[in-house]
Amino acid sequence: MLANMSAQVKNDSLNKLANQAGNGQAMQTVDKALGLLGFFSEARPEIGLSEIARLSGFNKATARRFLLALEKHGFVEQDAKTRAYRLGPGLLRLARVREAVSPVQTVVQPILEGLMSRIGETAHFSLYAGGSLATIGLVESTKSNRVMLERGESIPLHATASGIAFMAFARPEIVNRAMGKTLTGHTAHTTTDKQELRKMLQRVRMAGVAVAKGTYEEGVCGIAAPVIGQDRYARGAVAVAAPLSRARRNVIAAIQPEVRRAAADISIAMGVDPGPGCTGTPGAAAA
Amino acid sequence: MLANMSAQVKNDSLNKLANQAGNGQAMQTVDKALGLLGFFSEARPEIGLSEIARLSGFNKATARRFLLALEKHGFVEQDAKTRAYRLGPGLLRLARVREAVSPVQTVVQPILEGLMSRIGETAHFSLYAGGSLATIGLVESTKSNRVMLERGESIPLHATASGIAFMAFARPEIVNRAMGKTLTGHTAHTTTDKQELRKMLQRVRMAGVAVAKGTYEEGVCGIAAPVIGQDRYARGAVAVAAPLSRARRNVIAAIQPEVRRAAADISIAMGVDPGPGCTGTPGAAAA
DNA sequence: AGGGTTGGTTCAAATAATGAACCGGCGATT
DNA sequence: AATCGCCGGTTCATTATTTGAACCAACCCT
Repeated sequence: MLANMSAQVKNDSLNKLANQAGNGQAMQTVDKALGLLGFFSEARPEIGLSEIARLSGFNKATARRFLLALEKHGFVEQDAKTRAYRLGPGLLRLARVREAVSPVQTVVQPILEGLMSRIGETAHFSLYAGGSLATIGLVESTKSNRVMLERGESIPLHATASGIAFMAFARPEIVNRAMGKTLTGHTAHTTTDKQELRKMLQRVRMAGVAVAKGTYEEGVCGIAAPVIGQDRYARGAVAVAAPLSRARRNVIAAIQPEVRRAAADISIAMGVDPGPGCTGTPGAAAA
Repeated sequence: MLANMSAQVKNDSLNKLANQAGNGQAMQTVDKALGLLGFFSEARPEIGLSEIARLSGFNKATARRFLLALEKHGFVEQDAKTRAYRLGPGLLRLARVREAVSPVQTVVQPILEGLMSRIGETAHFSLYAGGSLATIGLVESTKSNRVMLERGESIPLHATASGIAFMAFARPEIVNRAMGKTLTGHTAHTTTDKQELRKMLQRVRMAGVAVAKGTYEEGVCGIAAPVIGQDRYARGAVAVAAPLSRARRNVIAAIQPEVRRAAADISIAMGVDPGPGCTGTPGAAAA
């Protein structure tokens, strides 16, 4: 059923993408194989063959062939006992090379720690990669009632403060791509209407910060600012997540400049010339 | 006939790069695409389209399609100005997930630091992934004359102390796969004869440590011990690299137990039940 | 035993990847 | 300034590749 659906949609959606956005026609087999990696998360670190076939909608045989190819390069490894698959050590090497070239993690962590210590709430940083935001850095609040997040989780663009802040300053193609799929509602407060979302992005573009109350998880308030790259488009976002119970108007107002400051610091640390527009200033990169 | 010929030639050029001729049957397209990632290193962090096509032996068009697929998932990204490709931020997320599940890096670094401080020479840790050892952790000596290594580099199995120590305790398939290709000589001291290499592995299996003098780089002495996984087979290796000028017999003798100790500590930290054989004890996992 | 899993394999049928030739643009050499 | 060479990127007919239903063997739980 689900498999049939996705099979049906496959060709159509690919053709659409080719015409619609700049990133079209691109090696479907590889695409599918890499897609499997997205199913691994902190919450689901090991996946059996049948389960990954179910999740992805591929045939068991196909899924296994993908996993074999991934395993060959150390992207996944198979537990010798349980025969389940998990992410492999090859990723560590590649991530190290990437870090050696553009050290993000090492630079981001202290900034997040400063941010967290000043406002006392959980802070995190995410980079855009592969269609969604990936949490790269995370510092949890020390308060007993705090917002917990999963490390390395990928978060939807339209349902979080980070996502909104990012999209407001992202390349138009990226926004269009995100708008292409239907917006899933995670809570009653999630914005699922595209018109409304566009308006919201416009407002965030003016303000330079995004505030989202319970749009992803009930009772959580997110306050986020975009991190800008050399091309003046967003690369990711810094966000603070606080329990709604503590998120009074004046608290939110006090947090906003701190988040923007941290985002600007990260932008600069990532090698962007500090200048007009790189601090999430109103009007920057307005399409 | 003619068709057969061209098919032959094609397979050859493919084997040259992505494929390692070991276990053949596994989604060639994905294999080739992932092979491209191996060309990125600290020394060559950015690669243009034509260059990567040349390096890999693929057609420009094909190489570009691979890169597009990789980019879609954040494994590479393209510089907006130079149009060159580099490793992408998606790797950071996956590496984080992997780290969250089995925290290697965070656990390894302090052990390496302890090792380095006790013996005063550069220490590093590598994991087996995708056909070779990938350097995951590295602590450089503070001495002025020290051995420098590249972070995230992948090192050949047969030409380094780490590789020898690893192979001596690795799964037989892995060793056979490594023995499948011809052993390239890096210096005059590299062991390129397979018979001799097998004997060397046998000796290392007895000793629990491998010592290699100038087999990879002239004037460098490596002393390495294997890190063992749950299945009692090697996962990687810990090594110390010292200038040959300082590597007198008694120094090497003094370093060996330290390296074995560090390797055992890492094995345990990675979740292996401490018990007979997990410390690189003579005879462990002897195939 | 039986029913429902699991991981893994096979072969005809369907689909996808491939690469030579081509384009416009940039920078150095003439 | 004209030319050459190389760059990144694109196209289309040719070709090899992937795909999945059916099929095992083994394990677990009634």
